[in-house]
Amino acid sequence: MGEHLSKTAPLEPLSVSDSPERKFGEFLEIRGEKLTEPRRVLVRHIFDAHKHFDADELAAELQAAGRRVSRATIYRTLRLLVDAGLLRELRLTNRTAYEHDYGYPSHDHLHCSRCNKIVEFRDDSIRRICDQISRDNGFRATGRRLVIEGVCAECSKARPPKRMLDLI
Amino acid sequence: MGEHLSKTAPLEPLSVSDSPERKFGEFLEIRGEKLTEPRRVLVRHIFDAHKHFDADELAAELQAAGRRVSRATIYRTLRLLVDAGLLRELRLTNRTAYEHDYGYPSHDHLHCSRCNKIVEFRDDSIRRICDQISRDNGFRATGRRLVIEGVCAECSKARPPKRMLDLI
DNA sequence: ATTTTTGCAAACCATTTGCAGCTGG
DNA sequence: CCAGCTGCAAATGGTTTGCAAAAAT
Repeated sequence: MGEHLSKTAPLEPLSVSDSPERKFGEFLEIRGEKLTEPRRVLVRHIFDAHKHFDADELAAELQAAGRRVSRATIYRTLRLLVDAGLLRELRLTNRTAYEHDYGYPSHDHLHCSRCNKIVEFRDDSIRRICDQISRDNGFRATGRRLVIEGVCAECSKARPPKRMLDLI
Repeated sequence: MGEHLSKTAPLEPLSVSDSPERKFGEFLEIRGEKLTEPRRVLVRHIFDAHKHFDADELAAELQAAGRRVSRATIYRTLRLLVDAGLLRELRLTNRTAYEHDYGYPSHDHLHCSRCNKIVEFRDDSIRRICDQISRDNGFRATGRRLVIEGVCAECSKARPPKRMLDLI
């Protein structure tokens, strides 16, 4: 599948004091675990470019860059990075996509179901509404995922909506 | 006390003219496909109770009811029901969960990450905001998925949030 | 009769895991 | 040194698919 979960609307990065690598190191230290070379390679590569990615793309990119890390380690490290609050998971298709959480403002997504493009947007009123709803239901909210599914402008133009002919 | 906080007003079913079975039949007819016995068993069972479910639970329930349908057919039919607009997919965990779409108002979800409970809620202002955002980005929206992740009142009480001790 | 569907079993494929050797602190 | 890590390869587990027999129109 040639899915590219890459296209991103520009949101301004937050200014954060620690580098992702350092923050990861602190997290690992608390848990008595180690910031090893493969983990350093991963966290650096991941935060080198701000985009959505999945385990497969990561493996391919590192391979191409002559910094191969085994799939097992990639999966294990991705989980750690999520636990550390550096990455967030997006389950839009059968494979899990990831995006930066640390150093990036909370936001939501538009997902084009034709070309798989993901566009980020930010809307504070949604956050406020979600906070209120969580309170109303006695939930201690830890996060939210809002994905608006649809067809982007380009795909709409390329392949206009179903006409009767399509149904015959 | 926490009782009425965590309680959610059950959403009223919409009044729809056709039964799910009939709507499914029409959908299949348009595509030149057939409403067979296993498909009837499935659509009836699924719309018999309003709840979230996955392919596995469905297989077990039908088995127990002496109406066994093969897993292959279950998966194939679930896809058809989604295409027909009768069901909606929820990808909260590794397995795909489904919920009624037809005859049920659009709504969103609170998901307890401890016990996996799913609570539905409805909020019109979110729909309006999403419509506006779609327009702003040139998307033709076909739907949305908003999941607030958190810990429900019961689980919060049972296992209070991490204290320092937990980190040592 | 022809087309579609079913069930089985095998295939798939993203992700996880057991294990032996390696590494960081 | 020693707990924790890595890579490999094998296992997992949800989901899909090829195929021959069965059912629907």
